[in-house]
Amino acid sequence: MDRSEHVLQENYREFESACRKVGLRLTHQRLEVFRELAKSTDHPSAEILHQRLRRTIPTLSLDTVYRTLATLAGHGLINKVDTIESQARFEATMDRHHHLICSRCKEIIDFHWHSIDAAPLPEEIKGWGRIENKNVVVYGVCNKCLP
Amino acid sequence: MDRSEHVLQENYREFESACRKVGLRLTHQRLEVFRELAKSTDHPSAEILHQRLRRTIPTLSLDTVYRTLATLAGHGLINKVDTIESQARFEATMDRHHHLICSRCKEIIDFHWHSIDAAPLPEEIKGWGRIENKNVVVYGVCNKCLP
DNA sequence: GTGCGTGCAAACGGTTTGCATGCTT
DNA sequence: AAGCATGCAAACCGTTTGCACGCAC
Repeated sequence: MDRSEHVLQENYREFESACRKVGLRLTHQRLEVFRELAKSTDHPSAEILHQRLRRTIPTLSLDTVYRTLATLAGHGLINKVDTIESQARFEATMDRHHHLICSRCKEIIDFHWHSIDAAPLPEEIKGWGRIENKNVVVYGVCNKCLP
Repeated sequence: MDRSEHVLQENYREFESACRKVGLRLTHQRLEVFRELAKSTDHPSAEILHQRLRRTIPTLSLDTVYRTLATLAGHGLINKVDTIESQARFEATMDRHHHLICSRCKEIIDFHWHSIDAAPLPEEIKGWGRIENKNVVVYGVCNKCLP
């Protein structure tokens, strides 16, 4: 068993117990959707995910992918990514990170920025309510898309 | 002429010359859509904007609002706001600022954070490409929505 | 007068939903 | 056995588009 299989194995166990905890049934489709997303680093849309999964589960319907993503996001097991695009995009990485988005090819890259994570929010918004999340979104054009 | 009229007057002049510069015709609808957005602080959707404008321009169509917003955003005169929601939302404020979003009522508030604006991006993403924009999005629940 | 911008209505595309069946628990 | 999850197809909703007319230039 190589390293990537090992990671997926862990994914499986974690995912199983996470489902148990929130009372979700562990179905074949659910698990596969999660695993496919977990091994994707490109923040795929529901449709892309469906295309990829069809290769191994030809009967999987797009509706189920949508439903599954909504369910998992609703339970905080995955994230829906903020985007200007019309298609929603998803990620399974739940650790603190930020996004770099290419306005041309729409590629989304994760990056880390600990000093921001640690920085206290400005006075201006103290007292607004309960803060849950703080994300930086950087827009630009990636090298591949530059002239 | 009170202060708010004064501001709108300036908006008008600036908007007019901005249109000229990029070769857009200055139509009644275009101007009114811009002015309505410019005086809104709540980052309205196309539909909300349309509802508001209908009171003064009953013949204004929703399509025109969509088209106008797309045109203006395309020329960098307004911004489309990053959101998880299905409806797109817009703003005319073009100065450096960040967003606070209530995950319950979807209210979007602007705030400023100069130390972040000034902070250099982390090493990790140097060399990715040309950076154009750096925005912080803070999610939480506002006081009005808290129990 | 020229041709971009608008209103209308119809199409579009991504996402959601109602229903009957299947599979986890 | 009970009922959540799935596949199918049809609805949905925000947004876009083709067309003919109107208005800014």
